Amino acid sequence: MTALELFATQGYHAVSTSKIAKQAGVSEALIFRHFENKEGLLASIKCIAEERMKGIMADIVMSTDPKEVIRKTLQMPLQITEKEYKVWRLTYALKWQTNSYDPKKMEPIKLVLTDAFTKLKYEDPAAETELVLMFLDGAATAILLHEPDNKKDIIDALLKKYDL
Amino acid sequence: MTALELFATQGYHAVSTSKIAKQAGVSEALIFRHFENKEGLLASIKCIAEERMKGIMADIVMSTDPKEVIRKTLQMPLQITEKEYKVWRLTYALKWQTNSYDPKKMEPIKLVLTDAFTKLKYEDPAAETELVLMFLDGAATAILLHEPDNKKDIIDALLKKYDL
Amino acid sequence: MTALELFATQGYHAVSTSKIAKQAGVSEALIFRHFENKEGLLASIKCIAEERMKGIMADIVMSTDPKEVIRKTLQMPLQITEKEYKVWRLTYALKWQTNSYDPKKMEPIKLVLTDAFTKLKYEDPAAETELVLMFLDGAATAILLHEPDNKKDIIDALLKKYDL
Amino acid sequence: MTALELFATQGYHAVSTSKIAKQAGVSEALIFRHFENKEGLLASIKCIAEERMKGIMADIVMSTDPKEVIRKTLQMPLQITEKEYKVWRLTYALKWQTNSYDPKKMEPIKLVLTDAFTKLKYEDPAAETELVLMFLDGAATAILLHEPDNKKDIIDALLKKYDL
DNA sequence: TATGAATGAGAGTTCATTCAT
DNA sequence: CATGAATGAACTCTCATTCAT
Repeated sequence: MTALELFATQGYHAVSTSKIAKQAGVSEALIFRHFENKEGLLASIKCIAEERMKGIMADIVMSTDPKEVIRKTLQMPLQITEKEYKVWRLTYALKWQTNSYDPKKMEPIKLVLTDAFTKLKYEDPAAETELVLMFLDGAATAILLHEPDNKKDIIDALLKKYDL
Repeated sequence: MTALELFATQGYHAVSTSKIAKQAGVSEALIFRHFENKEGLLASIKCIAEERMKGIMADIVMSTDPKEVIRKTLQMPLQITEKEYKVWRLTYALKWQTNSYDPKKMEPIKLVLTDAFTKLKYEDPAAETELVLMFLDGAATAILLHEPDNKKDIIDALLKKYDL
Repeated sequence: MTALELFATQGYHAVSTSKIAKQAGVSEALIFRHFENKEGLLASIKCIAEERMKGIMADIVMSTDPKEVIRKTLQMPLQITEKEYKVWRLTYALKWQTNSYDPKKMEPIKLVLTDAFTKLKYEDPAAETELVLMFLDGAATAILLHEPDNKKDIIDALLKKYDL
Repeated sequence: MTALELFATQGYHAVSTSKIAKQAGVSEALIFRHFENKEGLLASIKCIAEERMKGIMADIVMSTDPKEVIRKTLQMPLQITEKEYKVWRLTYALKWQTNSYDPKKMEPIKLVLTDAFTKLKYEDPAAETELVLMFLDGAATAILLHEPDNKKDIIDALLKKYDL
């Protein structure tokens, strides 16, 4: 959907329904027929984003080898392909507006990461998990905001820190 | 300023000048007398935020001991006191709106960090710098968005990773 | 259009879009949907006025007999019927505002008048043309501004001066 | 006064008090101290214009020779010097706005002109007077709006028509 | 006397939303 | 099912005016 792109790059409140309609080549009325509200449209987009998120997280949670769990987690930012770029950008941008941030969504990964660090006998698994999650956020931010050309090198440097 | 708080928590486009005026207890016209534009108001707020940032960064850049440089950098997020919370939150939130993100602002820290890692004979100082900066972003995000109670523990865990 | 009347009698800047909307019995928003701008509304009205003017001028320009050209020109002010009063008033009023006066519009009449006076062997056809045009302006002003009851007598007195 | 110039060229409603103050190099408040109102300022300017008008008209009304009366009247537009240009432009422009047109002001000239034409045994002195007045308006309009370079020639052509 | 700071009312314009077709 | 026409409410911004100093 075109709305995703516009919301992602300009922000929910900065994009009017008429802009969306014009860019999508449909009538403004159609948007309201489909989504009831401008908020409804956003909700529908959020849904898509969450679905993608769940898919990626499932793959991590299902892993049995602790090292693989950590590696897969740290490599998450590399999965932001051109195609999915906008979904992610929106997801991250929205965290700072409409204070619609829900920390519960990361809970499964937190659990499985702490478990992994415990198995690997890290001194403070909880702190270590927090650390990884923070890095994840930072890496995603970097990639979404200034798209560096050496993503892979940086992630690799980190993987080395965890003997992966 | 009241506008700072509102822009920081709700976003530039979501906050109307009349809301700001009402909350600040002044007339809407006064805002335009002082700042010309809504954009002017934002610019003026950005200015304040930048000034504060420069102050913090100066302390790091002036340090001579490489280890101190790294330590001070990693401890930056802990400096987000209640008082400065809003400035930080705005700075971070704005990165995602009005695509007014200027990566040049971090350049001085980047330079001094790479220098530090080079002096400490790290294998890939550039990547290591990127890593620290990403973590910084992640930590700041975590603190600003979900204010964890174990900030200090997490940072300490990281400091240990750099033998600090 | 209601706007024409208001602009004509009070002036472009003195009439607010809300006044126009109220008087026309439509929502203010509709005006902006139709004309983009307040200026757009004015432009659109100007267009109508110009079209009507062209019609009147065409009749003069098409005449072949030099005497008829002059007579028809001098009689133009008598054509300001109740119906067309507003268009004329706007046209004249606008000349003094928004300095949007374009002298090129009278060029065709100027040409055809000078030609007529040349054919009739007047000493200084150019000056004579200017004279007629000036009188035209004066007559129109008089009629539009203080609607005298003896329009016809005055014009007739003038026609006599040109042996018509 | 600066206000005169601005009102004359842009129109009363198009010029804000702040513009006037800025251009005049004084505070906006001073204008209201001196003139009470924006309308008061306009009234005060109108006063000046009327005074000038009276001066010129007095010269005509005082003339005893009928031919001189007519000649002086027709030559009025030539008296619009650069210095007085703005006063006149405003006077004429205002006729079309704020419908503040007062036909009584021309009454003295009308009287004296009709008298002159009667003395000169014109067939319809009233119509002839009206004619001269209309031409006057037209000539003034031409001079004020598109400042032609052959003003004098045109007036001279007209004077010839009245054997002057 | 002159000004800077302040403002309520209103200007032009955009927005999300509705509804008849 | 899709749209064009319509609108009330809200938004950014300007205006004429006041008042303490």
